[in-house]
Amino acid sequence: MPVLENPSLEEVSKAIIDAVKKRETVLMVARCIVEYAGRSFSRLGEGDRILILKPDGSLIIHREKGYSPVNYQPEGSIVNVKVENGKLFLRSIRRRPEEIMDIYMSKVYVFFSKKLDDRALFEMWGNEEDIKRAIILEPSLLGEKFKVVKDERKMGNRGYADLLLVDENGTYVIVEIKKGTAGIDAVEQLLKYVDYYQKAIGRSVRGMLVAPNISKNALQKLEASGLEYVKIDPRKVWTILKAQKGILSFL
Amino acid sequence: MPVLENPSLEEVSKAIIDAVKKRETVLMVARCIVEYAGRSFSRLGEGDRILILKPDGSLIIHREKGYSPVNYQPEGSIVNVKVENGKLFLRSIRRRPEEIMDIYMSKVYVFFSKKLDDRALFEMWGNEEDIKRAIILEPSLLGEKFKVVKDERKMGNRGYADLLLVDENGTYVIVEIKKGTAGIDAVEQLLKYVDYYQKAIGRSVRGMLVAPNISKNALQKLEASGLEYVKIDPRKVWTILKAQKGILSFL
DNA sequence: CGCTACATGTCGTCC
DNA sequence: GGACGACGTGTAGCG
Repeated sequence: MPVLENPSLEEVSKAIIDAVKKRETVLMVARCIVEYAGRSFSRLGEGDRILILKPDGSLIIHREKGYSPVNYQPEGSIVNVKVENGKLFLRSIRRRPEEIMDIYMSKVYVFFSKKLDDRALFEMWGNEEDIKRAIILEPSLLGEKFKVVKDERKMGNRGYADLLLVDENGTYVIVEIKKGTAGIDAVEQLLKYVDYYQKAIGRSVRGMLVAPNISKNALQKLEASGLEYVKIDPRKVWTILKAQKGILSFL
Repeated sequence: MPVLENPSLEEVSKAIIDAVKKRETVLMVARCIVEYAGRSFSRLGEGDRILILKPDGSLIIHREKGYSPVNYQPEGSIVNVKVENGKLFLRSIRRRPEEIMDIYMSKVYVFFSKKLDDRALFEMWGNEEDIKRAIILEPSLLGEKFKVVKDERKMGNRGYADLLLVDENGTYVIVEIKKGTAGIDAVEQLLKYVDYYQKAIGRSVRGMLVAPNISKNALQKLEASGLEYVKIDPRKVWTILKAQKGILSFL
């Protein structure tokens, strides 16, 4: 677990090669220039940044502002380093799509590398899938007596509908679920599935958009298209899931 | 520019508060547990991670794998720290949407903070906007003698078409540009604009999807909808822009 | 602030 | 590997 303060570029070069070999994660604060060429092209002038190089090849460069990195390469990229013309030159190459990122470091303030011991579980709840599970457990959430026909019904080559139900009259109901505010794209998606399925089975089908909110334009287009909107309360969803599985008990 | 190795949690607590005050960027490697509640909920068990806290409030936590952070808060979030029950407790709160992230650190391996001196320009080329600019400069890229009528034509409340052209017969052509492979959603987007504009002006309108590639299903739907696909070579685009502005000269 | 569309989107997942 | 849709998407731009 070496920490190098104001190391020489040669030292850093060796340390990076060593860390990659040992599958350690590398952390640096350095003054650098960054160029990227691939799906787009970018150039970042000289300045101080944070660099993270992970054992899986991910390379992430952060400036002092904002959530997103200014430049990056994803998992699977291959890194090379050398000292050249008085600078530490780092190149990361990604295949498919072919993309190259070059970093020219003139000064490294801090270098740190360590094998991160992290075998913990990451769990996440509250996604679209969870809403669907709650509806399957308790279809009355949607305000009628529905029966669940199918989970993830394939719509030809048009993707998958989230849920397929039957109402009390035996009419099929295609359900599209959104976990956040449903926009116009959600309405278009549902409409696409409804159109497909009506043609496929040769009968009229209901289309239902389920979301905690819907945008004004989306609601207008939805109603104009003869589709339905059902507002869902996320809290009811979590309540149902909690009761069912004991999950979320920590909340 | 203090580097703290294996500091006490009290030390780190003070150092973070100090760094926030001085608008420095904080970098840490720590053993921690992370919990998040907001649009979703997550829990990450104990393990070693990298933490970045920026002066704008961004907070980013990385594990040893992958491009994307396991947990984060964006710009504008407010951070608080204290030592409690033998752990360094850090809470970051975001307003609108209200989201909370809690970090419980049991061990800090390294702490580093610094005011990053970074006033450099970040330039990027090759986005959709650039393709549009090339077409405006040289409409023959699309294979016919078009005239550009309007850049970013508003389609009622249905968003904006990328370009509006007229062909040699005086027929309007709505152009949708994609920088990557055009999928079925791009076709739907174009179709929406064409439908709207035909109704708006009461005349038949051409719809043209411009992209370096198109998916099979998208092409099928596009042809079935009477729209057109024009394959564009990104290199020709960059050539036109380079000749025009001297931009990209570094490539 | 609401709404829309872009992004080197990334990521999972199905085919 | 291609296609499609979700994402705590983030982010810019316009009304």
